[in-house]
Amino acid sequence: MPKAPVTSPRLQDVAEAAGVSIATASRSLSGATGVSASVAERVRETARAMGYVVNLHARSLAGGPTRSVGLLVHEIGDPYFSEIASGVLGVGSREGLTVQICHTGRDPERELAQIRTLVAHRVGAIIVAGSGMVDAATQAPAKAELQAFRRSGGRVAVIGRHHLGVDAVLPDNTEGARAVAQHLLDLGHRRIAVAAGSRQLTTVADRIAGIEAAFAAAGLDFPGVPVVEADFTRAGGKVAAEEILARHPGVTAVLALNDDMAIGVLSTLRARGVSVPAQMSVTGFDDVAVAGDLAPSLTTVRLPMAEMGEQALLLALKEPGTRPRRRHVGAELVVRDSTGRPPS
Amino acid sequence: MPKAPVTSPRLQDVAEAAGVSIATASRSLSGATGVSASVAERVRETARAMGYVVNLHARSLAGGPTRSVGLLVHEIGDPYFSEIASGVLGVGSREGLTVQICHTGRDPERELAQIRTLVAHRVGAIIVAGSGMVDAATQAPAKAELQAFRRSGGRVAVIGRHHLGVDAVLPDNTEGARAVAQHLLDLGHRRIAVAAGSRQLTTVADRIAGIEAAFAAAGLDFPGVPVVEADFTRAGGKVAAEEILARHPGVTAVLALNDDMAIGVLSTLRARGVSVPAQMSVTGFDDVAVAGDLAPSLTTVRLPMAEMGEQALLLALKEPGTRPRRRHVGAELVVRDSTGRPPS
DNA sequence: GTGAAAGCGCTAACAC
DNA sequence: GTGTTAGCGCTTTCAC
Repeated sequence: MPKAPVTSPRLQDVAEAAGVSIATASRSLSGATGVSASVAERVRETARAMGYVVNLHARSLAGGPTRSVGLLVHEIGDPYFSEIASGVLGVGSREGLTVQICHTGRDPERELAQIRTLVAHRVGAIIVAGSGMVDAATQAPAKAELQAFRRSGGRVAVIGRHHLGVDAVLPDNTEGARAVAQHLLDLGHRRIAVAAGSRQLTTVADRIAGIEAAFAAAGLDFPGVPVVEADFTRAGGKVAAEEILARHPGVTAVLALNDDMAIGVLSTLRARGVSVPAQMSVTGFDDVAVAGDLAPSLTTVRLPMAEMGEQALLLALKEPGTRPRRRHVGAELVVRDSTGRPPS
Repeated sequence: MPKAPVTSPRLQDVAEAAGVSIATASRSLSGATGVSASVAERVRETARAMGYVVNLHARSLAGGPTRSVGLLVHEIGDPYFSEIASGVLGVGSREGLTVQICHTGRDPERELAQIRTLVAHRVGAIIVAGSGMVDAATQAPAKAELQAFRRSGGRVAVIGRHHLGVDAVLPDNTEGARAVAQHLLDLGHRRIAVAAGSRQLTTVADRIAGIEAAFAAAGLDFPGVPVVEADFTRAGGKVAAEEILARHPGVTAVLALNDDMAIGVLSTLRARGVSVPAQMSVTGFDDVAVAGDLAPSLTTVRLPMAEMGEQALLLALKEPGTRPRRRHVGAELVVRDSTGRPPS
């Protein structure tokens, strides 16, 4: 049997089968007015029977609305981002939008390339979920690209502090870090070390600023506090913990700047036989889903990641305002079992 | 959502600016042969200077290659799926493909709707990462839709056992479950309970089959083993643990059918003051990233999720064969601290 | 209420 | 090696 060239039915096929013009078919299927109810229903029924599915490329080219958005994350395997993505996908699903997710791997060049790809896809909106950089120059090309995108009608929203000049969802990193640092100080800790990601990340910089504020409020000196920089990941947490143990033996509490690092810290401490919180207190940041299920369960700062994702998409979907909008979301201290009084 | 961009430069604008025809411009930009190097370079430079970005909708409509794939997951916030997604995005990024991720929420209707959306987007391939259903009828509409998609040139690959008749990446759930069950039996456990997700999921059914095999090999009776069904999530694990504690007091080991449930089980046991593994052993399945960082660290079965995602996309990208291909991936027992001998 | 026709931006024959 | 042109499938005026 000769293989007939099989292609999916087009709008014109549906129109012919239903005995109407292609224009009427289009109106019927998109729910536009100006078609009699009976004709519209007949067309829809025909389309269903033929297994017709609109070609979104054609629709978009012809000037129809764009039904897709792009989401930039550093790494989707990281729970922080997968929870944000979950929020974005949830709203997207409700709104009938598909979400294209891209990895940037915290690499500005990769980020730029991914933005270009999303622009090429003519997505309606781009959401940048990864942290911004302290040095505005690093992301300058990305900024230029995003601004061109906005000029041509695209929407942009970011999560976290960026120099991008666009709508933003801003978690209160400084206040959260201040609260968790104060919690440790209140418990009596004075020899605290910080396990940090790159200070180039605004997230890291803001959290460190919060810790400084807590020290200042307590009338304590911050400059002496060791801040160990490593990858902002579990592996980085392990590295940082090793270094803290080796080079700062008097430390009684490790303040990790995200949960992933805290998990790495806990892992290293367990391996080294340091009991938490009896000998060492540990705190995280973000409150990823497993934080409460670790043992000891992790004292951390809760950020509503899924909600942040939702808010970012909602912000991007709104009519653009004249000035960038900001949605602040709270950071709440969650005290669990990984913190206690310092050993006496 | 905004209408299609109004002001971005088109290929024709670039062509005019570079003083060539639109065809030459197209060839230059897509790296095709048949253009002199000097002209091609001039065109590319002009395009760059103008901030030209190809419109993929137009390219795709005109018959160009499709540069996007769809990925269906139950829930991206679930580490099992986010690790698979990470693998898919990694390959996608290497191949210059964008990945559209959709939530199905384990709901067949939602899954069907998402497949239709992906088809409408004319993605080049669809990857189904969620577990299949034991009852083939449940996914019959999805199957029909996917087959129509394939008939019109689309590629499809699934992860896990489905009745979809397409290329598949198959983790060895049965062998993995057999191994972990045997591990518990070897330790001397005889009163074992299973914390399972819905038996409608092939993943669950296959894992239970593996447990049965281990019991049979040991000459033990399986039918008496309590199999508690609950959501295939952390919350479901908590529910299952409560029920096991209340209704099967003699149990010395809980075999959870995924890590998420195992984490819930551990959490409930901790809350109830049952020490693990002294009083109760617990096992999981999947080996999500945190499994080794829990306390006690979780004995589980490792599935290479990221690799499964990579394989699935690679499979989908290949020229379609005449018959469905299968890539088997191993499941490896990982013994950690959550299992031990039963209390004597 | 319905249809005819002009594009949307691009690729790929097919000329030259 | 370069240009001309015919669509790809759809939405949307503009007639009727």
